[in-house]
Amino acid sequence: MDKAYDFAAVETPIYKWWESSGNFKPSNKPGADPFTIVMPPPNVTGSLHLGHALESAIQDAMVRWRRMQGYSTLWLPGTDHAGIATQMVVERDLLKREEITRHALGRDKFIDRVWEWKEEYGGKIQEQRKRLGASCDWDRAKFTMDPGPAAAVRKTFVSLYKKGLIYRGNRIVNWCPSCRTALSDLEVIHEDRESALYKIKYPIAGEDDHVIIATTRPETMLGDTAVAVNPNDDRYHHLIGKQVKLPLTDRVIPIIADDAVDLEFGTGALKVTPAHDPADFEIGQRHNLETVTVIGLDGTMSAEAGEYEGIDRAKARVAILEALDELGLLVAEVPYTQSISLCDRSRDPIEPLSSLQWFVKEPEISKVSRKAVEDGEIKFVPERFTRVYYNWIDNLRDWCVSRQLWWGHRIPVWYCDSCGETVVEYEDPTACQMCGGRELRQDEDVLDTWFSSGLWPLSMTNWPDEDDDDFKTFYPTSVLECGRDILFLWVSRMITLGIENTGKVPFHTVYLHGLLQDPSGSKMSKTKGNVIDPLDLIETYGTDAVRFALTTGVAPGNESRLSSPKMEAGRNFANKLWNAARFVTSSMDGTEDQIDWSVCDTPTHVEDRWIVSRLNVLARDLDRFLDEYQIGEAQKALYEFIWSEYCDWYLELAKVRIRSGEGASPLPYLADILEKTLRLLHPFMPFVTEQIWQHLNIASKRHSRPASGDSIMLAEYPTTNLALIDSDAEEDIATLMDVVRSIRNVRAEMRIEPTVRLNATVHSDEAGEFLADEVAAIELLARANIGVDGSSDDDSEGAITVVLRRATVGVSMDGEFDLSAAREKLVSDLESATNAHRQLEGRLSNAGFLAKAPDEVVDKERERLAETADRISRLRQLVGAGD
RNA sequence: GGGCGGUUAGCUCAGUUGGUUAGAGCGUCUGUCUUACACACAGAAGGUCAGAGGUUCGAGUCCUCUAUCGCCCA
Repeated sequence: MDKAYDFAAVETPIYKWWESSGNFKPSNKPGADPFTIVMPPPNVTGSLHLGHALESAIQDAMVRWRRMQGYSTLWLPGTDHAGIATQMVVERDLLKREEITRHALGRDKFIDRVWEWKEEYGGKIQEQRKRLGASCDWDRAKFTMDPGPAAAVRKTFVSLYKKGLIYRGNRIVNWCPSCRTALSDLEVIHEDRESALYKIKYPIAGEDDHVIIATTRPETMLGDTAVAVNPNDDRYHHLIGKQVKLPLTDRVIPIIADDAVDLEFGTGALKVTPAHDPADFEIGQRHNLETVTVIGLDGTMSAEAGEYEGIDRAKARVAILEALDELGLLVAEVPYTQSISLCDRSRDPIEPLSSLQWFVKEPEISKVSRKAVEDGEIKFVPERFTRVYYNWIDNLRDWCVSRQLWWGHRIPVWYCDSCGETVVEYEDPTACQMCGGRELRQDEDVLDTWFSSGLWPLSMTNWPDEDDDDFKTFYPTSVLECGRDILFLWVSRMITLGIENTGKVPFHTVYLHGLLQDPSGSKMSKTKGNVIDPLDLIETYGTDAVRFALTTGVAPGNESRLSSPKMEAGRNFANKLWNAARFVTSSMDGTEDQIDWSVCDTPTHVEDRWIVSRLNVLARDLDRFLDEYQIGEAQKALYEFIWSEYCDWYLELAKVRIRSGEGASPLPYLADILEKTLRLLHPFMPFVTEQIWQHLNIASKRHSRPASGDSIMLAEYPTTNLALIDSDAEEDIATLMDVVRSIRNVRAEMRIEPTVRLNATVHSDEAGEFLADEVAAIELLARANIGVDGSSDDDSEGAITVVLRRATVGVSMDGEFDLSAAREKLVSDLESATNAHRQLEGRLSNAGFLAKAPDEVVDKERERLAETADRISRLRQLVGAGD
C-alpha cells in the first residue's frame, strides 16, 4: 500500500467495476424488502453543481446502507425536460450558430432540434454524477418526455379533466413578457424595489370636482374601467355612483363602492384595471366591469392604448406621467418601496394579464394529501416541515398548468372546428365525438414541467401500467430526498398526484436537506460568481472527502456553509484510515497463520474487549442515527471512533503486544475491527472503504473473510451484539488513558524533552491489578518507567502527584524542578472537588430529587459522590503531606 | 400581514424523547519528523448555551415574552 491514499488512482476503476458487475440493481432476493428512492431529475440543460453533489451523497448513503442491510434496493435516476430553460437554451444556440429563430424554423423542426440537442448534451449531469459514486440503476434511467412518462402525463390529464379537476378559463395569470408564457405562482419571485406612488387627479364628469387616486402603475390607467372607494369611507360617500373622465382617453368610467378597497392606502380611491391586476379583476367580476387590455403579450402597449400603442410598458409609464403632468393632473409622486413580481427564470417583471389558460384545482385535490400527512402515512424529516407543508396546503390556489411553449408535453385537448366541441382523450382522437367532424385542432400549449415531474415516482416505476413488476414492487417508494426549496414545487405535487392517480402515497418519508452556502453564508449563484464546481473539488480532495465535507455534522434541513477546511478534514480522514489499514496489513504480513478471524467474538485480552465493546457501542449508535436519518451525526460517530479510539489508542496499545510477541495476538482484532469499521463507513465514503477492504482481502487471503471477488457494497452492514458491550473493560481502559495522559501532561507542563524517560509510580487499589498487567503498555505510551503500587497511599517525595478518578500517579522529579505550581494545582483541584462534593450532597439530600428522579440517575449521583469523596481524601493527604 | 427557523468556544457548526464537569472541525499557544499517517503525534488555553420570566427535583433542551438575523408565503 502507498504511503498516502491516492484517490485519483482508485475511484474511477472502482466505479466501473461496481457498475459493470450489476451491483446497482435490486437484488430481488426472496423475502428481501424493497427500498426505493427516485432521484430528483436534473434539468437536461444543467451541469453538475454542489446541490446535486449533496443530494447524491445523502441518497447514496441511504441506498448503500439499506443495500448492505439486505434490502432489495433501487435508486432510480432520470432527467427532466425543463420546458422553458431548455427551449431558451436551444433558441439561443440556434440564433447564435445559424442566425435562425424558432418561428422561422417552425414548431416541428424546432422540436426536432431540441431533441437533437438533448441527445447530445442532456446526459452530461448524470455522467458527472458517476464521479460522486452514485449507486443508481442507470439502466432504468428515464427522461420526462420518454413514452412512459408521457403516458403518465396523458393519463393523469385526461382523468383529472373527466373528474372536473382540470379546466380551462380566462383568468389573470402571471405573464412573463420575456419568456412569452404564463407561469404558475410558484415560478414568480418577489423583490422589494424602490419605486414611487403616484397621485393622479381624475375629473368628475359634468362637475367641477375631481377624485385623486393613488397608483404604483400609472401606465395601466388607460385600461381603467372604474374607480373604487370603500363604502365606509366618508370622504368619498358623495361620489359613489358618479362618473369620472379618464384622463388621456375619451372614456367615462363609474365610481363604485367595494369592501376590498383599503381606506388607509394611498388616497383611499383605487383605480380599477381588471385586465392587469388580480385584485382589480375580482372587483371587476363583482361589478360586471368591462375589461380593457392595454398591455400586450410582448410587454408593449396594445391598440387599446391609443397613441401609446407599441411602446414598451416601462417607457409608456414615463410618457404617461409626462402627459399627466402637462395637464396638471399629476398631483404627487411619493417615494415608495414596492414588492414587485419577477419571473424566476428571466427576472423580467411579471405582467398580470387576463388570458385563457388551463388550471388544476389543486386546493381541491390536495385535501387528501394533507390527510395522508396528518395520518402519518408520510413523515417529514426534519419534522418541522410538516407545519410548513400544512401552511402551504391551506393557502393553495388553482395551479396554472398551461405554458405557451413548444418544448414539453402538449396538452391532450382537441377542439372541433365544426361544432366547437372540446375533446380530451387518452388516445389521439381522429374525429369529433359530438359531430364526427375531422377538423380537430390540438391545443397549442404544453404543460408546466412540474406537471410531469409531479408524476415522477409513478412514471419511474412504469405507471400507468399497474401490472408492471417495477410498479408492483417499488411503488410506493421509500424515501424522497431533495432540497427544501422544492417542497411546494415538487414534493407536494408528487404527493397530490400520486394519491390522486393510485390512491397510494408516492413515498413514506420526505427528507429535506438545506441549501448550500459559500463560506461567508451567501447563497451560491451564477450571477454572484461564487459557485464551486464539485468536479474541481473532487479532483483536489477526492470524492469521499467531498461527500464527507458535504454531510458530516450537518443536521437535516439546515443550511450549511462549505469551505476548504471541511474538505481537508475529509481528505485527512480518508488518509488516516488508509494509514491505519497500512499498519494493519503490514503487521499481518507473513503472519497469516496466526490470524484467525473467527475468534473475534470472544475477546479475552482487556484491550481487545475494550475495542470490541466500543465497536458495538458505535454500531448501536449508528443504528439509531441512521434509523432517524441523522446522517451527519452518524458520520461524526464514525470519525470519532476511527480516529480517537481505534487509531489513537487501540492501534498504539496493540503495538506493545505485536512487538513483544507476548500474550494473545491483537492482530485478529486489529483486522476484524478495521474490517467491520470499513463496512460501517462504506455508505458515506464508498471508495476508500472499498479499496482498503480489497487490500485487507489480499492480506488475509488464506482466511474466510472478506471473500475474494466480492465488493464491500454487498457485504452485510454490521449489526450490534449487545453482549459484547463490556463496561468493565471500558472503565479499565479509561483508567489506563487517565494514567497515560497524566504523565504526558506532566512532561508537557514541566517542559521535559520527549526523549527523557520519566519515572512514575501509579497507586490504585481499585485498578491496581489491571494497571500492573498493563505496565508495558503504559510505559510505551507515556514514555516512562512505571511502578504500580496496589495501595492508594502516596509517599513519594520530590514528585509531581496527580489525583485521578481511580488512581494516583506520582511522577518523580529531580531537584532542579520547581514543584510549587504542581502544589497549587493540587490545592485548586481539592477546592473544585470539594465544591462538586457539596453540590452532590445537596442534590442527594433533596427529597424531591430522591423521590422523582429515576433510580439509575440517583445511583449515578451516589457513585459520583463516593468517587468525589475518595478523590478529596487522596488530595487532602497530598496537600497536607507537603506542608 | 401570515408561516418556519437561527442566535452554543475566535470562526463554522453538532447537541432529537430534560439527567454527570456542554462537544467536534478549523484557528490559537507549547512541544515533536516518536519506523501507519507532518493529510501526523502529544499537551494546553478558550463557553454566565442572545436576554428576561416560567414549568421542573433537575433546562442548551419544554412554555411565554423581548431583541436580533435569515428563509418561505401573500
